Amino acid sequence: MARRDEPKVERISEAEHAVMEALWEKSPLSAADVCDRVCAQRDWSMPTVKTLLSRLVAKGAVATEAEGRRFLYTPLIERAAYAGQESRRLVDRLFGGRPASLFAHLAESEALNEDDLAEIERLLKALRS
Amino acid sequence: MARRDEPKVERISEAEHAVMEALWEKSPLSAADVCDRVCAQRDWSMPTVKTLLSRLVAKGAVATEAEGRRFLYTPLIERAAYAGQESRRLVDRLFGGRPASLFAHLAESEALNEDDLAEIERLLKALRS
DNA sequence: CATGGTCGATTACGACTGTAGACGGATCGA
DNA sequence: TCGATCCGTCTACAGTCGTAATCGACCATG
Repeated sequence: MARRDEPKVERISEAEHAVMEALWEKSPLSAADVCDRVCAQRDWSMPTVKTLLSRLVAKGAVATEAEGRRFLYTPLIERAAYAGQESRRLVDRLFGGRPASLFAHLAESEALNEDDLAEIERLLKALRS
Repeated sequence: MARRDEPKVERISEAEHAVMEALWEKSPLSAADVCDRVCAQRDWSMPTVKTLLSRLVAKGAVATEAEGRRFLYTPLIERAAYAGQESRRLVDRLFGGRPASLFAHLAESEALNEDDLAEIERLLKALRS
């Protein structure tokens, strides 16, 4: 698996992730914009959002760009990369690194509905062609 | 999805999880036994293992049973339940609650090898029958 | 009966996380 | 030009996590 050298970003915490989601949805955004988006779901105040943004910048997960006197924030890591990293963590930790085990588990626990199965089947067929 | 009312256990941390793995592999075990198993991988000392065991007992994830003067520890939650809970968390957080998206992601990132694909295909076929 | 080893329980403590207030500089309106 | 704003930074603080030393009870042995 040709591992691209992604910007080696430290682990993103749960709260930080919520901020990243906002930025992935749209960027660049000012701190106030981010707050508008996340403070709706999580019940946060401006300072909280700013702290999280700072930490993300410190970690190298987000870039700042001055726009006038304020900063605009842009994610440096891609959502897919993050999702992949987290998925791999889970699969490694709980399923001995075998994705098929995860799938088996989901199937067994009936977490897969008809749509999921159909979709997976379709993907599988596509991969096999 | 008929959710059984599992013992509502607080979130198990990474380190605690390592202890749970030991207990899932074999139980009941004394603290020393657990240490034998986990101190091999993680480089821990006895006190560390005992702290983790205590925390797990406090959280209701592990039960104690006196055997002579020492305690024997037994997991109260099942591995599958834990795996399911964590998987759901991941799918909810990163894939909008759609397991198929997780699968798609794994496929796209080439995290699935031939064996995985074959296995999943087999499972899928079994589910469909 | 005294002593030392064995356990679990208690305490410690630094790092990280979640959450937020206070500070200080830049800026815009008056 | 002067204060009211806006914004990023610094500071704070309680809770959790990872890691471990220490304490106190208990039992076996001399």
